[in-house]
Amino acid sequence: MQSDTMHDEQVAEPLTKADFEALARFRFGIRRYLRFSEQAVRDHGLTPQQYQLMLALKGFPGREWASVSELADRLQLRHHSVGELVNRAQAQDLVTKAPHPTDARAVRVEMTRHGERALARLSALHRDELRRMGTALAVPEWSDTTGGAA
Amino acid sequence: MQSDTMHDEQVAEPLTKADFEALARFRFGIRRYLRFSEQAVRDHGLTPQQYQLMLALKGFPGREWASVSELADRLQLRHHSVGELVNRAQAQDLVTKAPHPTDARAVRVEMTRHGERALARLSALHRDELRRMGTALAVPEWSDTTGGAA
DNA sequence: CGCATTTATGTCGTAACACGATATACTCGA
DNA sequence: TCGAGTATATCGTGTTACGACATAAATGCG
Repeated sequence: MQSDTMHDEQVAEPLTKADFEALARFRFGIRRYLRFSEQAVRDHGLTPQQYQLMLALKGFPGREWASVSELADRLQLRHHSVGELVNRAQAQDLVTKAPHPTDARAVRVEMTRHGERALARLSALHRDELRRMGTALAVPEWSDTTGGAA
Repeated sequence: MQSDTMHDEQVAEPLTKADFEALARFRFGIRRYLRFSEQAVRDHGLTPQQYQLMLALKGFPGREWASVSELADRLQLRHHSVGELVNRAQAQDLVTKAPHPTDARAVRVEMTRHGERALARLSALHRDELRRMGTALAVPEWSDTTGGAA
């Protein structure tokens, strides 16, 4: 165990009970949102990962397609994990692979009509849920130095 | 009753490109936060689930312990999944099981000293990261809410 | 231009983990 | 006391993200 005071890891002031509760509440909010998402998505015959994949495509800044590497960044996964995910999604006719416009090594992942429709429906549900959850998902407000509104 | 007047998939207004991007950005934020969490937690020899478990204990409203069922709610998992999680955490001396004060069927899950220390360190890191990420984790603001449209 | 280096993706085996189905212990009310 | 409901435990299974490794194309530099 090399974790006591070896590297200069100064733990800031200890958290108060309220801090822990705020942290836990936030995590709880995330879990509930992801739980809702999983439920909704599975009711439509998809996996959560497939929804996230398609959302990353449709929500990609500026375009509506992406390469595997770009997706790996947006989804915070390893490249080959995304590759496998794309393959599974392709097997369900949600996405397709096309040649990349400028780079023959890369792949242009895009949605199918079927994927588009599923994503549109699911995204609307997610937006509604987000509205519904409102502050339950809000990032905790710590006593701030810059005049925290609290 | 459901808000849909039709049983059909009468989703609200279709999402705009900006809506999809907002949704994707939010999900991206969550993924990055969870990624950070996983990294930090594993650097300390724990699994993400173990951190979440302990945070749920320390952050439980009013108390600092909980039963398996209560944890299942906070963690959004099945009861027996939490049971297994608790066992694994117990094997690493992070939590212990004590008799429940009022119900002999239930278990009082609480943290060990070791667990407390690990949680304190990790929670401070998480609070810092949350501050750092700031608006990257903010819930999307939809322009048209409660407008009576739809 | 040819070769080394870097980047993009694919293949394979593995481990973690949440789950359903099932089993057991306990509580509570009539 | 009994039966219905609740709390937790056990076991086997399926999904999935991963590391290690392999291939292909772009890039840079002499």
